[in-house]
Amino acid sequence: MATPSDSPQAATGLPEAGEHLALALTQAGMQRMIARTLAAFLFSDRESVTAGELGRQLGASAGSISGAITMLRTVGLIEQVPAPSSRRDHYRMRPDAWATLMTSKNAMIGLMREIADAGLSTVPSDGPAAARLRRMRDFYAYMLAELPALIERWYATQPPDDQAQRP
Amino acid sequence: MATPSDSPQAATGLPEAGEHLALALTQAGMQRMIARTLAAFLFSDRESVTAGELGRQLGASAGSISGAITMLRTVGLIEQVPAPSSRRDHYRMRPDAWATLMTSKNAMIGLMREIADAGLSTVPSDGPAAARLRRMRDFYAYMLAELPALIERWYATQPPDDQAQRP
DNA sequence: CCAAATGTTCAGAATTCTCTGAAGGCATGC
DNA sequence: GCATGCCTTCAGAGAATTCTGAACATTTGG
Repeated sequence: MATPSDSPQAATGLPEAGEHLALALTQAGMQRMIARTLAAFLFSDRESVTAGELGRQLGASAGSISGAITMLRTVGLIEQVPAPSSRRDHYRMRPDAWATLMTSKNAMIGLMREIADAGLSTVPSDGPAAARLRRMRDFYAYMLAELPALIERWYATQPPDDQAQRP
Repeated sequence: MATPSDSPQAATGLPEAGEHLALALTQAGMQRMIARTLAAFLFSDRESVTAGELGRQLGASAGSISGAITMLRTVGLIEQVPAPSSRRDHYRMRPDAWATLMTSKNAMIGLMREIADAGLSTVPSDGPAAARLRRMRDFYAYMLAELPALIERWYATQPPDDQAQRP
């Protein structure tokens, strides 16, 4: 591992763990710059950051940052925070960002169950395809029922104070 | 919805639900042809299929199919089934493919927890970044502990007979 | 009311990834 | 022992996506 600088947070980029995170999220299907932007939010030493700061830190154009912020806001991973004394818009990671990310996979699970159901009505009900589709449907139905409850239990273990709001 | 053919399984492709599934998996980060191949396995009316059949059905080159089969086998979604009377290799979806797919997300969860831990040792432990990282670490630690148990409970509800083997 | 700075949009360039097609390896059957 | 057929590998073409840079809209402070 060649580390060009001893500083954990190099001036022109993300800390190493941040790049790792971005890489992992990218391989999971997230766009590269969006993943890096999210990592920048996570590792920032401030409560909130501006688009300009992000662009400078990540070495990306204003356009990229704008698109990334729009996307992250749409899926509920970051939020705008009031900043009366500044002209620029300030954003921060939502405290429940990771739970939100997990919940979004829940939509995928529902879709899988629907696809299995749809497929079942198009194949002979006593063939091998039907058997596979029933197994698939049952599994995702189970997950669809259990996962939200699991996340709910997580919320229950968290202190319900200040900034822990649910989507 | 324009359905070019009444037949649920057009001669030159996947049933509609199959293409939906492939699209969903693709948007979730899976390669296009791998997703289509998996869908072909799911919707096949046979117990097992060969690479040649898949290539003909999907209109893809032998090279693509070979790569897709290698990948799907590596991650444990399909398996080779003995076919003594045939020269070609026969494959089928593993019965626990969907649970395996979910479990693979478990590895991702473990990685996220590790990244949070690694990040924690590089930021001031009383700053905002540390607070965010601790929250992230705790969430993924929770998920890492609970998700395998959830899937285990799924296996327990399944009839343990014939072809239900765990990875 | 004007001016300056910030955020947004969009067309185009460049990178990246995916698929194909042909050549090579390997096992099987004659 | 040889020939046949299937699967695999790999370089290159093609396509899709992503990032940039400049022009535009918007908002705030003087």
